[in-house]
Amino acid sequence: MLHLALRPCIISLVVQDSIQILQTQGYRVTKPRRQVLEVLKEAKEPVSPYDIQRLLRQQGKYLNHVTIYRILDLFCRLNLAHKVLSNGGFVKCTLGSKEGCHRFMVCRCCGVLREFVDEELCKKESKSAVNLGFHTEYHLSESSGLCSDCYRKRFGE
Amino acid sequence: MLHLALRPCIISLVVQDSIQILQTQGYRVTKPRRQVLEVLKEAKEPVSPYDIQRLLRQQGKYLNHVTIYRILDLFCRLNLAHKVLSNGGFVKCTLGSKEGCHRFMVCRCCGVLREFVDEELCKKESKSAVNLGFHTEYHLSESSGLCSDCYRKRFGE
DNA sequence: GAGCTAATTGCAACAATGTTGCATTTAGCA
DNA sequence: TGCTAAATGCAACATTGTTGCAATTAGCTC
Ligand SMILES: [Mn+2]
Ligand SMILES: [Mn+2]
Ligand SMILES: [Zn+2]
Ligand SMILES: [Zn+2]
Repeated sequence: MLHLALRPCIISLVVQDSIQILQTQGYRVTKPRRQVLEVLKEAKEPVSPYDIQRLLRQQGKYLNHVTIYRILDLFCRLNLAHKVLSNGGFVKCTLGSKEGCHRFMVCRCCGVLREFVDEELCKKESKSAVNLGFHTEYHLSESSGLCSDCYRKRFGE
Repeated sequence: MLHLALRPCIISLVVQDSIQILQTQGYRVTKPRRQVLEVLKEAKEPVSPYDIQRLLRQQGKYLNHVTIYRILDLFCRLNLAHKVLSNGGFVKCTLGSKEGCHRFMVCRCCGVLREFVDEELCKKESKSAVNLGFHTEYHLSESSGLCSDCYRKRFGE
């Protein structure tokens, strides 16, 4: 559609990346999938499937919750999103296809969430596992505490 | 009751430890709490509140699910039990009041679960966090992979 | 641009999980 | 043995997650 072609920024770059991945993996780029991607991008905190439904409804858009569940399943399989287990919500992956297991730190005060990779940590974890007779393949890791802002507010400096 | 005094082993030692903690913390030792402790002790895998209800019902015992939720909440607050986030079930803590954050390894094949503490890992995690501007207080860590038995079955040796 | 078809979505019905307020029971104590 | 705060049961409800099948649509061909 010409209108769209003239304004490519109507869809953010972050979302565009995910769309690329959908296409190259042979999945269709549908309106619901784009909408969920947009919500995940805008969200400041992890959002549940029903949160997503509510947020979209506020924009006059409607998606059946089953659809949202299926879309999130797909996104998680493709690592475009992750489920944050300590709160049940979903976030958009901020690391692209960076190798290694994607970890989270969550501020228990403001809810800010930071995703990161730490290869050394992974190695150490795998080593501890072997010592206990396990061969681990995946490390789930979510730390909670205070972000620098919230820490400063409480303890000064 | 004399009967009980003569057969102290009627309640296992593991469970007895937890009962001690309940008492010293000023919580009552009730029949439902003992029953849930027993189920957790016997369980080979994490069990959901409704699992617990079903298991008890098989023994002709009935607990309202609300009660089970409240008991599990308490046990988790006292660290007598933990919720395993990657599967939603609860397990009895096997480390007593051992210092440090209690971590899990889960075999994705047979479901075996191993709880452990690794202080070095904690330190490293805290350090990584500081580098990213976080002051973490708690580390949630659940690794998945294969236990030595399942590994051997698949890859020999 | 119109038509085709497999992939995706919507819908309906249901299952599982989790929560709240209040009446009833009971553990622990005097 | 009774008292009372703590714990449980009950009822009603809210949220979250799942399944099968009919309707729609993205991406392709012509
Ligand atoms: Mn990621
Ligand atoms: Mn523990
Ligand atoms: Zn914060
Ligand atoms: Zn195993």
